Amino acid sequence: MTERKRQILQSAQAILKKKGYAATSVRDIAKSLEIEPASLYSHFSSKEDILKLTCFDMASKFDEAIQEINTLYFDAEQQLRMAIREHVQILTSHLDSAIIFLRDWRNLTGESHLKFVEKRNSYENGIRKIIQTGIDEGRFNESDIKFATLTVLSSVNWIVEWYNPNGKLNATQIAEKLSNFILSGLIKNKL
Amino acid sequence: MTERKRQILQSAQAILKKKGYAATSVRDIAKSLEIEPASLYSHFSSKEDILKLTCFDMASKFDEAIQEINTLYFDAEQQLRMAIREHVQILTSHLDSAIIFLRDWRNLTGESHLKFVEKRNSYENGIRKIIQTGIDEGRFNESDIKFATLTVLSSVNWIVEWYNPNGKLNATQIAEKLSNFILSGLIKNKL
DNA sequence: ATTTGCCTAACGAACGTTAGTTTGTAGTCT
DNA sequence: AGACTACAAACTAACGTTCGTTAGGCAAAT
Repeated sequence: MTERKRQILQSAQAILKKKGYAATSVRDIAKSLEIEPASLYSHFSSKEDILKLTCFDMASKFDEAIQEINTLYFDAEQQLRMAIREHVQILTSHLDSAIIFLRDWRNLTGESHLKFVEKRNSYENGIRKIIQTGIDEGRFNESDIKFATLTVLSSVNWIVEWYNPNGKLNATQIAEKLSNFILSGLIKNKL
Repeated sequence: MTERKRQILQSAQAILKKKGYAATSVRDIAKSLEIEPASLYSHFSSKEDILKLTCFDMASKFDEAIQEINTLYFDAEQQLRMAIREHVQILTSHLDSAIIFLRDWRNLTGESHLKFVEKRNSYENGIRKIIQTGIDEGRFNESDIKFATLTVLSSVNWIVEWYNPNGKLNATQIAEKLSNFILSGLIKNKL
């Protein structure tokens, strides 16, 4: 990927984030770069190509993170805390891409769509495995495992909706708060 | 609203749910009803009109629910459980509308957009008030109140992504599981 | 007699994309 | 040093399609 292509991709992602994939036209993207719409096709084969690159780039980042964590011999709580920290780190350091990745992947068509869902499920399985370990260890409440996994992921992913890079909380702090919330809930522990 | 209009609205929502607002054309909607695209304009003034009706219908359902709960004199835990139960009930009994409401409201323009955000914030405030009460009562962990509110709402809203009307869990059961998760977290309480 | 619900036909605008060309720049050979 | 080649990145112009929407009319129900 050339420097210019990366530059264009970044500009495109800023607009896609703001307007959503389906509502963004190739002309919108070109305008923000002050080039002609046709010029984009010197770098990308189609509009969907931009979406594809964005979604799969993010997917592999998450993939790498979870696979590394799953090889480490920590207990479930530690593993979950690490997974959440990595997840938040990836989301917040690529905020535009992250929003597109989470929201617009449904617009992928054909094989791309299938492969994406596959990747997503594989990541979900990584998280599920950690929670399952926690239950097996007797440290986590027994609960519907699919339910727990989705609830964890939803609260983690939602941060892209309100995260402010200039806010008072950095990624690590958010991850810790979130981990505490997920692990301990709202109610005070009886000590 | 005539019977026919309600019927058309329902058909439209089924497609909007599947494809997303921006990616759905007026012709798509007409086709599913086996009428001509132009015929839709006997019932709706514009494509956005359909989105507007859907979003604001759902918004008032949530609004009514939270306002009623806020007038009741239960403690925070009971109130939060009730709010979650009502929320899940509304989502699952209007699944198509719910998905559009949660995902596509960004496509509202002008005044509609503004009013919608206002309504949404007002609902968020209702939930926030309950959590704040729990903290004041000394029953909930002290935590970033905005953070807690958003985390609660995100995990509740995410159920539309996986809820299956024919699955083994009904709305009430989901609400209870979710309440337990949010209130107690993953880690077992030390008794 | 009026209204309701749909039709046909068409509008102008915007859509993603293609073909073919121009421009600038960097490297290579005489 | 100057000429030649190669390539990247942009351009102009246009393509066929689809978009949301409107105008005007027609048949059945009220």
